[in-house]
Amino acid sequence: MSATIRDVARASGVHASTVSRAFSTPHMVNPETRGRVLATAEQMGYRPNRVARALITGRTHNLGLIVADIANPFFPPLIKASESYARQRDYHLFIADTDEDPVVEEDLVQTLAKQVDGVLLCSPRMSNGLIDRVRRDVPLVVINRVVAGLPTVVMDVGQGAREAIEHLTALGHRDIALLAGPRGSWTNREIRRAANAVSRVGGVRLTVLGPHAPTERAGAGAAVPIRRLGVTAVLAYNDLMAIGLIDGLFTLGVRVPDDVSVIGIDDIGLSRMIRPRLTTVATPTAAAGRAAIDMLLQHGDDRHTTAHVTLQTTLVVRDSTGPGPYLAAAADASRPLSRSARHASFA
Amino acid sequence: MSATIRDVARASGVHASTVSRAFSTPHMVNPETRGRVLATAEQMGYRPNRVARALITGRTHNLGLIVADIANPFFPPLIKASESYARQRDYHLFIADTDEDPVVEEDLVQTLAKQVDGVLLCSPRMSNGLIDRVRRDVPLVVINRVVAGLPTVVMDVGQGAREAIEHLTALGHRDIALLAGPRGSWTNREIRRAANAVSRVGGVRLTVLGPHAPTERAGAGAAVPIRRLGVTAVLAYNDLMAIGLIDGLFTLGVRVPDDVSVIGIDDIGLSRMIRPRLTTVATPTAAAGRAAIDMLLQHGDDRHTTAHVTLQTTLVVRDSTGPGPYLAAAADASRPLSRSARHASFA
DNA sequence: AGCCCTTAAGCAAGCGCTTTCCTGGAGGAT
DNA sequence: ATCCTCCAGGAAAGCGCTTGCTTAAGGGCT
Repeated sequence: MSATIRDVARASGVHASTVSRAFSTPHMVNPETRGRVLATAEQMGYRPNRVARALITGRTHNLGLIVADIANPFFPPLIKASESYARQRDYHLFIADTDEDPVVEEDLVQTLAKQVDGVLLCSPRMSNGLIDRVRRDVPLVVINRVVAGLPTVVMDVGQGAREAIEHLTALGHRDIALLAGPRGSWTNREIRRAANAVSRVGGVRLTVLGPHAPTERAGAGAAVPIRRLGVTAVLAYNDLMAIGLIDGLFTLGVRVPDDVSVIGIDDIGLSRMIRPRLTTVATPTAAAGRAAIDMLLQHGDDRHTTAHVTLQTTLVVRDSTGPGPYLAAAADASRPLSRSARHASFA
Repeated sequence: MSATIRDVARASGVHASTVSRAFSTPHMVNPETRGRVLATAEQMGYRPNRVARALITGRTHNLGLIVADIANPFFPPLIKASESYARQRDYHLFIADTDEDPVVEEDLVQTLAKQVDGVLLCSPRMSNGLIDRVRRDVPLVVINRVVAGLPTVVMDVGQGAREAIEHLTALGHRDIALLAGPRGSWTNREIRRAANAVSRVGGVRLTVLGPHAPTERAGAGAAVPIRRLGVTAVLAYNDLMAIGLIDGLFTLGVRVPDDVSVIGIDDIGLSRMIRPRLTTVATPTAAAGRAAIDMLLQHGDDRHTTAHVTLQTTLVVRDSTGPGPYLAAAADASRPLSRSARHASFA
């Protein structure tokens, strides 16, 4: 098997504890000795065993990242950013997928608890009560949901939804549908609340459809109800649903943005690639992952700091939104000409 | 802190070793005693510490999964399937992203080595020599590349490429371009070899363009050369490039499949969602992940079994391929009518 | 010269668990 | 009754490392 600290100690004529210190507290060992130890270690291919180290220090230098669905395109950028950021700090990342199941979620936290220094919980579906129980076993940071007494990082989708509705009204839309996401999603509540508020102010009639699974299929399935509603614009819970909806509408002969405008949320990579390119609210998922890791690493075991980070979102206007029936009434409608020009290229 | 095996022992009036056996070798302890121990353990919220267990047994019940780029849509389904499959077997998964950097790759394997029971290497960019060195530190399974003396699981993209070209010739295409992927990719070589072979037989003039980065942008950038070449069909290294190419062609006023047919490889989720829906070679990534985990778990430390698994690929015909100029000459062209009907819906 | 302080390194305990070895006692065979 | 066997469970070592305590050696000071 591979070399242990004792092998290195023997080979370099010192005690094991000196080898240990040469690695973990270098200033406590004479530079000359340290050089010798490190050299023989290097030459023997010795690397400290992180498992043994974890057992005695209680710090594993591992983190857990629990998401609802790895294959949902919303998550990979977050995972990627978190992993790379963690690794820069000499932490490794466990990844786990709950398939939206709160039971799996809890069990995962429990079994991971002792082998990580903290867990990032993304859009958890657990009840607050459960979260309160598992947080005793391991430091937690929650992404995409606000949980009292727990450090959280959220993206201001409320702001994004507001901007989206305002963009729509500026284009002259007055009948708008909100394609709601899954029940129990914090994000969903935020979007709904914000959209409602801004609609009331702007004289918009907002119809909420849902709840729906956050999938392309659910979006496509909503095409018929949307057409029946007769709205001229739709804000979807996420890009996947928006894309599904556009596709469903296309099948029904309803054209986007000519007949109906559609806005998504998240700005997944896909949204730039489809035609029409999707107007959407960009959420800074990579930054969220990094922020969460920072919080985990800073506060560590301290179970009582409850920092809250809110990240800004931005509306990205592309080609899935266009002028609505009340455009004349709206003085500040943005770029109606370039928009219709672009859309002409579809004919 | 949380309960240890000794706490449970004390509380249930037995020795620590009995508690240990109650969990890890239940048949060695009297059913009655075991029941009592398990009950108090449950009630104290005790869970065996996997780190401590790993230290003494040498098995961590963790696996590593190293991929080139988590955000590349090819990988998430593989990651998801691997994770869920591993977890069913009581294994946790470390995930890591190399950003296509072989140096990162090696370091990752080394630092992970002692805290996992094996590593899945996806499309590694390391040299064979390096792989041979790191395999001494930890059991390895390679996905998407054949490495002598190492267990591997690959997908038969050669077969897929062959079918793709045959599909194209059946549709009456004789001038075809191959949009090559990155240099050093095993998959790329396989595709190229197969496409060349079948072209020679079928009387097709095949032009290879590349190498390219496996990205949408690279695909879009190839639109101009493709048009200049005057080919009527293109096989791309992967779906991302195919989608980029379609987009680039669209911008140039070249229509798919009317003017040029395009086939991708991988069948990422995206390919079903774009218009035209992409004809592509589906690669069974989820199955590949599961197969790799099986191999890792079966062979374990055994450094000398070198099973090779080859998974079948299948051509999925959608809407990005259509009849070519020599269609009349091809007796067996598939579904030319339904195809043109479908494509009519784009007008 | 004697003292104290600092620095460097050795010693040994122990993190939470598994596992080998050993002991005690129950049961069966002779 | 004696011996052997078998089973359940205790005792203790130890996985590879860190760390508090201790010792030894050197150096500066009075």
